[in-house]
Amino acid sequence: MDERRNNLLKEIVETYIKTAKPVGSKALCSKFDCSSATIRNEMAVLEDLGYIEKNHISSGRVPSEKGYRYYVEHLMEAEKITGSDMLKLQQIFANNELELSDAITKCMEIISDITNYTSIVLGKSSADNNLLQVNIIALSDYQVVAVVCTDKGNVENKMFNLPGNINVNEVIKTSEIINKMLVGTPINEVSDRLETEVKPVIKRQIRQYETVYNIFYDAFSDFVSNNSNIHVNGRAKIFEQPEYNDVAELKRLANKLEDIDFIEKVSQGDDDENEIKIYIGDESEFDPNVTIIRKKYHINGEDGTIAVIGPKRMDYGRIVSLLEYVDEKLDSRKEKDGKD
Amino acid sequence: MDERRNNLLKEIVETYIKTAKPVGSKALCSKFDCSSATIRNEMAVLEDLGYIEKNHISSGRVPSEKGYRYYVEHLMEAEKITGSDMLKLQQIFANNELELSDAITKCMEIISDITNYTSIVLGKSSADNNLLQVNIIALSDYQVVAVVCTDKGNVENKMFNLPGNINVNEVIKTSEIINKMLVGTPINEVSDRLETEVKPVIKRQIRQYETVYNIFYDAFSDFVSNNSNIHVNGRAKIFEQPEYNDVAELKRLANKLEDIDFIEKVSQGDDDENEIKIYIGDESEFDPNVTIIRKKYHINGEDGTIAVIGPKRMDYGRIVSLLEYVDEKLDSRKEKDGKD
DNA sequence: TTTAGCACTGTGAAAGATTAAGTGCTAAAG
DNA sequence: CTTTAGCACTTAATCTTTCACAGTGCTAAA
Repeated sequence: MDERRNNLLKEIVETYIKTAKPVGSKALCSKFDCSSATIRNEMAVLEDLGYIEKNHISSGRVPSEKGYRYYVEHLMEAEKITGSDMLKLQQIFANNELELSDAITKCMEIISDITNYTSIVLGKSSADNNLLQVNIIALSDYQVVAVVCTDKGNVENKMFNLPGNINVNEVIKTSEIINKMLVGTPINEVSDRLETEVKPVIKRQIRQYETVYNIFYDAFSDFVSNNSNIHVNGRAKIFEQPEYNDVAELKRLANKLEDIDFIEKVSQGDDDENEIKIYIGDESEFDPNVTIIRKKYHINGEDGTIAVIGPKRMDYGRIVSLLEYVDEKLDSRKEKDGKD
Repeated sequence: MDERRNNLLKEIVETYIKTAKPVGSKALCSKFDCSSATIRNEMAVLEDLGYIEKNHISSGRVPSEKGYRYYVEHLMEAEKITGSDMLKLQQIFANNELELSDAITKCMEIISDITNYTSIVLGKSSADNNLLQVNIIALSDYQVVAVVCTDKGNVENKMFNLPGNINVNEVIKTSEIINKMLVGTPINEVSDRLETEVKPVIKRQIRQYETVYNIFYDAFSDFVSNNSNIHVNGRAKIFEQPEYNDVAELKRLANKLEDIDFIEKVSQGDDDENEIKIYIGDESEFDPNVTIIRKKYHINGEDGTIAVIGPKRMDYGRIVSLLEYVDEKLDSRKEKDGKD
């Protein structure tokens, strides 16, 4: 791969990203100051190497997945984020009262809006949330709400109907015991310690201890399983991309973007915390016809992922720089708030 | 409209609902024991009356909106809910531990699943929620969580960063004052009373009362605005309906179903509490190409709406009977739980 | 190594041909 | 007065053909 060949591939990928139409040799000769025949010769080589493909024998060239991969790893230049894009994102971070996790959500909404791709935010209160306290609020003699709060400020609540033989006071007493024994415990270890340490204690003090125990057990496991929030923005936005221009593909994609399993799969994984990862079509198991660009984040007791779903012909440079920008802003806010 | 004409219209509507293809005269003569010419004569009358339409001069007939309206009001027979449909819904209500609002959500998921229409649940803690208590949980010297709870068990929480000149204890003290003064106040009146009654009191007792006041004001207005949950099921399901079989219409509909304003508009309105309402195409301002069937519900401090969005060629009888069934089950559970 | 020239190919749009489904109308029959 | 058979007519849909276009690969000369 000499320099001209690299430039040619770069030009082909970027032209295709812009136009969504196969790139012919004629269109490129002005840029390379040579005849279309020369371009054709080089294109034939790039095709042999597997970087570009033809739809049919006499069509222009389209980047292959391998071509996109080579592009994002060797050819893509860090695209300067445009002024108007930056302005929109800045406005969000300018509002200091906005919680960071809400700021992220808003950012991804905007990114979906300005790019016509679908975006995802998945946040999960992370393992370094510790139990701060559990409160029991009695609504009546037979109904209580358990409110679980962690030291990072994550709160969940669950309502319970008490069976006739359980007294509200016994539930409250149990909550006090739990508060004394388990404060500071990492939230995902609470269930275990509840079983091994708290249960024996309340067995001695509470009459119907099994039933009461179950209430708290449910409340805590609910906390662990519920305390993730997922936002998908612009599911319909991506349909504006010209590749999804037939009914069958549109329906297929619509179904996929509705499928919570797919969305969760997309937004989970053990990517490096500091790296933006790119998954192009069949390279990953997500979907053959889309590219997914994602980045992990970690703020104030919340682990999360932000991701953008678009066509393989995605504007890689733009998305990467947008995600980087959001990430930077996030870091600077974290420092400013002096947390984390 | 003599009996035969009614039957003919009924047959046309139901055939079209089943097949999604314009109904011709030949297909109907066996059912009416006469020749196709006779049917054609009758059809011409129905067309003059505006109940059916032709796509073009020599096509079969399709019900008009007026025709559907006449059908649902005069011709539709209460369709018996089928055994397997009933079974699926029964399983949900069989689980007594499931909260009623979760049961509704699950039901509408199933209805979307079995019918291939889109379904909506919108729940809102209603005006008859009264303030039970507001708790302040201190995470640190400069961070607190305000937890607002109503007598119906609805809980919301909001985190605040305290400015340097505010002491946590002042916030807690204020919460105690609020609890003393405002317990039992309808939740949507709390903001007003906070302003007129509580503010003067804390003015005398709290140094930076303006800032502290704002925290609670924000928490309560957040409660009122946030405490609604909306679930849209099977946005992509409806695309399986044959009428949405071209790219432009598919995109249009996908955008609409993503649009939160549309969804909220669909699930709000002053329908009679006890009636199932049907909005057919252009009759309403929702969308010219869909029918919306909806029903209000009211359980345990939560007002809500369940709705189904489908093509105008919707299986009216089936949806109505499904919604009626859910409503019945709901009522019987309410009685059993002895609430509301 | 580059380029001009040329034969060749698949696509897509336009134009016709054909078929199928269904209508309205007329005139006769019940 | 209602029903029906018969027939001419209409339209959509499908298929085929044609044609221009954009682009390719290859050859031979520069």
